[in-house]
Amino acid sequence: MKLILKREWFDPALTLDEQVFHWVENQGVYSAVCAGHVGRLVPCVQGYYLETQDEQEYVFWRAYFDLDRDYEALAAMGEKYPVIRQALALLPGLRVLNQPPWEALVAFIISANNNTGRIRKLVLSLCREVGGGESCFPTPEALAAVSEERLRQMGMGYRAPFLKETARKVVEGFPLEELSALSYEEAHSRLITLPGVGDKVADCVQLFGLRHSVSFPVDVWVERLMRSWFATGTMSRKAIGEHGRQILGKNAGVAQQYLFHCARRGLIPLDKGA
DNA sequence: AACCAGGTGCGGT
DNA sequence: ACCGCACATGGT
Repeated sequence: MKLILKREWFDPALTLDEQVFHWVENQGVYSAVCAGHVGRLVPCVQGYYLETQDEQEYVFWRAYFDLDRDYEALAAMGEKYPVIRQALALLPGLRVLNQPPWEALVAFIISANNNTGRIRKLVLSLCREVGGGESCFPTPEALAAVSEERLRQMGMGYRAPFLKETARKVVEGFPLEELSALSYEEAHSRLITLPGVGDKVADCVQLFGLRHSVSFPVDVWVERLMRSWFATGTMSRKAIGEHGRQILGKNAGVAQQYLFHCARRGLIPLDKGA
């Protein structure tokens, strides 16, 4: 079965290169192995297609690429907030992926106080050296078995013990998959008990891995944008996140992605009194 | 040479 | 609950 991703609503450069760090592009073809599923996006007339072997694979990738979300419904937020309307118009083809929670967890622990180029480099070396193949994300068991020293040699720095310890907790039964059935608040408070996971990383895991689309991660860029356009003044990042969830509601996190990418790419000015 | 990058942990108010 | 600082690493 072929999964078609039409160019009108799917842009790999916006979606795969920016939200997940182990997809690699080669002559127009994007590939990665996610939770054991082999993904290969091939360009075609309509945009891209992904060939799947059976029903189960089809269902996995359909969910991964968020094909069941109503992106038209986002326009409602744009009516109330012009900057969101602008962001939606500037980035057609941006979607919010539904990654395996474990993969989002590891990638975003690595993301802390780091830049995207190096995050990608680190995640890819983790795939290569621990996952057992190019772009093949490692299992919790595999990561838990790696020594801290080896993780440091890969360049993980002070995050090395966080990664190892978090992997160990997941192997010991931390109910990562079950968190999506809990409320945003409940899942959040459990996630931040993991080492290397604070509010921001937990929010990313919830948004990208647990389908908690109300989650509103606040990093340096979103903080700047919110100060410029939403009068958040001297609010802490935690308070800005609460504010975002409150005023934007169930799709706050989807809006956050559009705002984040616009801010980071300089598509929306941030100097408005910030 | 400082400062920054999709922050977090920790110890002190 | 809030605040300030250290923290690995690589790029300007």
